[in-house]
Amino acid sequence: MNGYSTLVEQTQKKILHYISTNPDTKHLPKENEFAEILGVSRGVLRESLSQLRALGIIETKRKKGTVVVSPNVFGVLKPLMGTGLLDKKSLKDLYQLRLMLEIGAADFIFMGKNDRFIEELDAIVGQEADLDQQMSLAKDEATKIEIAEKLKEVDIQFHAKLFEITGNQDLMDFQFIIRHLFTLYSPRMKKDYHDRNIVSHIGLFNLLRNGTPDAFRMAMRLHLSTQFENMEANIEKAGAQ
Amino acid sequence: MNGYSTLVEQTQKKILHYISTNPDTKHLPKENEFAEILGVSRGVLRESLSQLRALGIIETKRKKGTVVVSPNVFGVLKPLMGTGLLDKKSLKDLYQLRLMLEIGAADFIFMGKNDRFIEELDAIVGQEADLDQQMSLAKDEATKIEIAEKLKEVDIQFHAKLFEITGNQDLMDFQFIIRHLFTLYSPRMKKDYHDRNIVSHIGLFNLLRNGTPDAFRMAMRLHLSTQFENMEANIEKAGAQ
DNA sequence: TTAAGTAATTATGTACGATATATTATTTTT
DNA sequence: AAAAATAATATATCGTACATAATTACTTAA
Repeated sequence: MNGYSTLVEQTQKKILHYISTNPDTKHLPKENEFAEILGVSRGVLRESLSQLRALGIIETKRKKGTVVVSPNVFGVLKPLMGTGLLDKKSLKDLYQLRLMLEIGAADFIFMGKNDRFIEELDAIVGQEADLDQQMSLAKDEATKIEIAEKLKEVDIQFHAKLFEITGNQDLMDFQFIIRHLFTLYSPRMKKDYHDRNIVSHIGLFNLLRNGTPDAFRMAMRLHLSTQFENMEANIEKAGAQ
Repeated sequence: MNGYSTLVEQTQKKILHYISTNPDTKHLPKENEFAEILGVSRGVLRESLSQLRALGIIETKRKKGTVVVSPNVFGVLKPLMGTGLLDKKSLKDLYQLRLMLEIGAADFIFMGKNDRFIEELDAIVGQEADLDQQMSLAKDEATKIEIAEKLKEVDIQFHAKLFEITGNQDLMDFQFIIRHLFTLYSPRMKKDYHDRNIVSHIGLFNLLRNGTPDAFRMAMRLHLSTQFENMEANIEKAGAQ
């Protein structure tokens, strides 16, 4: 049993080691030099760099290889979007992850909230109220569907804003990706859309303004209850799309 | 202006497309053929494959390129462990993510719980009780530290088991990775270790057996309260290690 | 005939060299 | 001095050749 891993993998580790032992240097050596330094061919080096690039650890332009310190954790999912490669189990896991984060984020939403965010949320909630009213006045089915679409969009905005308030980049990335994987946030195109949720966005909003993290967390759990119940169905739908 | 992505990226997409349009075939064509099919050189193809390999989407052995359907979302973090590449912000985000998941997982822990898991948790909690007793009897500082180490290990086991109960693979992967990034779970090596947590593991365990998800979630939040408070300090520590 | 051992085949792994292209630096032209 | 043309440089891409390990085919011995 020889060297366990392939040369490319070894080289990848060497590169990471090189980076961590040269914390001051932003730019890696040029490929030819670097290949010689590491004692591998340029092809192998390029494959290694390619992997690190795929992981978002480095970025390389035509004239320099830059070291990016903050790779985004959920970058893996990006290339997978729309390929249908994720099986039912993976989709389910991701869907669950979203629900967990949505509920678990409560404390951090409170930590990050400020007047600006409150205003922005207020605007979103207001927009939703307007749409609700329009919906109640809508006559034909076509406009109802149209408004329902907008409502769905506003719904997404609301939850995205909450994640934004936490200031957690990973969380925002995840939300962005997951939004594309699932049509996200259960369909409300039915007429009884307005009483689907036990707790409304307005309720959440008011709790965020005047309530406690605990109360907010509990309310969020109730708000999402339909999505807990319809989890299987929603995943089925995502797989089909 | 063409499709301003590099050939490797384009090829990567082509490969993904190839996979998703040939859902039956497990194996990709051999490199030479595949390169010709996609109209690129073998080098470019290999770089593309290399990236997909890094993302955990495919695995290739000496004689065949296998398509792996379930890449693990948190695979990105694995190569980063121990390189010190993650900056403060990233570490903080990850740490927060863990706390969110720990709290948000409550419902799914209840969904997944069964007699076997309860037994296993019981064993862990029992082990902890033993160690607690040993600790109270310990005379010299050395053995105290030794026991504290074991207690920390048991603590990790307890929370890992909870994640395991959910059956969510991503969650387990995340827990595994994060454990290495942070020494995880605040230091208990002080004498007052036993009253650090407002809610003990035994309390959580009993709630899991006889309580409700809501109660459990709330208890978990309290259990983790010290880690919410010491977040900054813990991150500092992880960055240093 | 079966089992063990060996050779041939095959696909990936690795290396080197050459050309293309885009970016930066330099020089030339007005 | 500003704009345009040109040279230099580093990455991007390609092609070929060889090495290595795994599979298969084949041979040989009991």
